[in-house]
Amino acid sequence: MPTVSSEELAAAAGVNSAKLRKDFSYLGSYGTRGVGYDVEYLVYQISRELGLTQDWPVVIVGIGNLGAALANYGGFASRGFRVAALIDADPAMAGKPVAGIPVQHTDELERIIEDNGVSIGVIATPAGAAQQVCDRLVAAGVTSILNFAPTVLTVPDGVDVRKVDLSIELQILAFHEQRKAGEESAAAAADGAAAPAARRTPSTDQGPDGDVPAVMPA
Amino acid sequence: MPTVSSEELAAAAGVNSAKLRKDFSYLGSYGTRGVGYDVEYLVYQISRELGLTQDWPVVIVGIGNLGAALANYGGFASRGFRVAALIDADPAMAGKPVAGIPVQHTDELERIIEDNGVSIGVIATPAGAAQQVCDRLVAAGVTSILNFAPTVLTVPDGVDVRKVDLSIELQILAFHEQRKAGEESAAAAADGAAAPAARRTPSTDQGPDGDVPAVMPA
DNA sequence: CCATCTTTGTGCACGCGTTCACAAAGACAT
DNA sequence: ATGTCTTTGTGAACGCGTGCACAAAGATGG
Repeated sequence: MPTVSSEELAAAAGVNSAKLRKDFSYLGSYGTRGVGYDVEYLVYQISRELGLTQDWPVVIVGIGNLGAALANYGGFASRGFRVAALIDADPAMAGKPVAGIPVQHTDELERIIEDNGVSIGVIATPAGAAQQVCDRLVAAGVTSILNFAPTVLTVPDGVDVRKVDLSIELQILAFHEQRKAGEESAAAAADGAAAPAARRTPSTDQGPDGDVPAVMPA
Repeated sequence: MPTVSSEELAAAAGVNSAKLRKDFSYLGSYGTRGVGYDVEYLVYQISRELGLTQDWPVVIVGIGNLGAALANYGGFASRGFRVAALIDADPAMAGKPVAGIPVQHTDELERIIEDNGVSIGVIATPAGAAQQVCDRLVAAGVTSILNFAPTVLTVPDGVDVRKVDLSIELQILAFHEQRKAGEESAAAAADGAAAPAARRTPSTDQGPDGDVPAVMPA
């Protein structure tokens, strides 16, 4: 039986082994003392807890460049997501296949959601159309929305919205870049008010976390 | 002189006013007691600290659907980013304009980076090409990389990499969705090992934060 | 010029998450 | 069966960030 110890996993993930064990204990995942965790069982447990074992039908609304990119994105299928439909407001797009799936017109939105039992919607429309699309999705029964449009959506209670701003990550890179090149010259460029303020040492991982200011303008 | 108090800003942003004041104090931003913060000066200070006042030339490598979507993304310009060049390995793409910018061939990569003083690169290639592109970018002088390809990149010290996985946000939504519909049935579906574990109350904001498990498989 | 009022800047305490450290548990060898 | 060795699971301590509360500062009015 292939196993892994918390120590090995922690080293691979770059985290503390005690924390990893404590996290696993919350999931009720039982390891075997003196041996470690059964890999297969562990993968199954985590997959189930994260919802990877379920089949999540999603609809993508707005099949522009971004919508098409999302439809073609390979990572979805392996994460338990199934693109149930592509929807666009442009009648000229209707019937045209993107990533092997025919685009359907916005008029079909409510029917598609109901027929497929879709509870997750992805909005990749221009900003102007986003709220309207959002309202229709919610009215049709969608309770989770991933929003790529540069607008803050208003939704009733019980509906989850996550906004993805493609420029935020870039901005974080620029922020660090600025610190790399010319800590002192940048500070001296303005009036003498700038207090450099000690920062945490930058982490070496590639995740969407790390030291970012908590407050920034929308 | 238009001003805002920390209390007003905190209410608008949904954060604690004391924390906001403390954050501002790290930036050396001086408010006026009894009055508040000078809006214009504050905006300038934060913009400068975040690097928004600088002009950041970026190159986008891999002009597929995603690359094109990024090139068309309006949010970049307003955040201080300028798309200096679009680069693709396909010779058929060369010269074809995307978002008003002609696509250039990969052969030109080093020259473009040097000529424009580019320090930030965006990789939107297929996974297979990502590391190779990354190496060339780094060798040419790029020190910050935004990676949309589903690969973990290896870079020398001093180079920042941020990986964007478009399916992660979707996965987080699915995770919450799973909790919404059938806390008990999902737990009972598997063997009796599952310990539900109390969660924090879900936050109502739309940011890329909130309660997510710290450890998940790549 | 003094009193009052508003709002900042910050010391301090609380709470939470992370880490340490160890006892309990099980495997494995003898 | 007994002892040893490895690794888990977790109680306890540490550290850090957040929020409270207040003194200092400056504006404003009399």
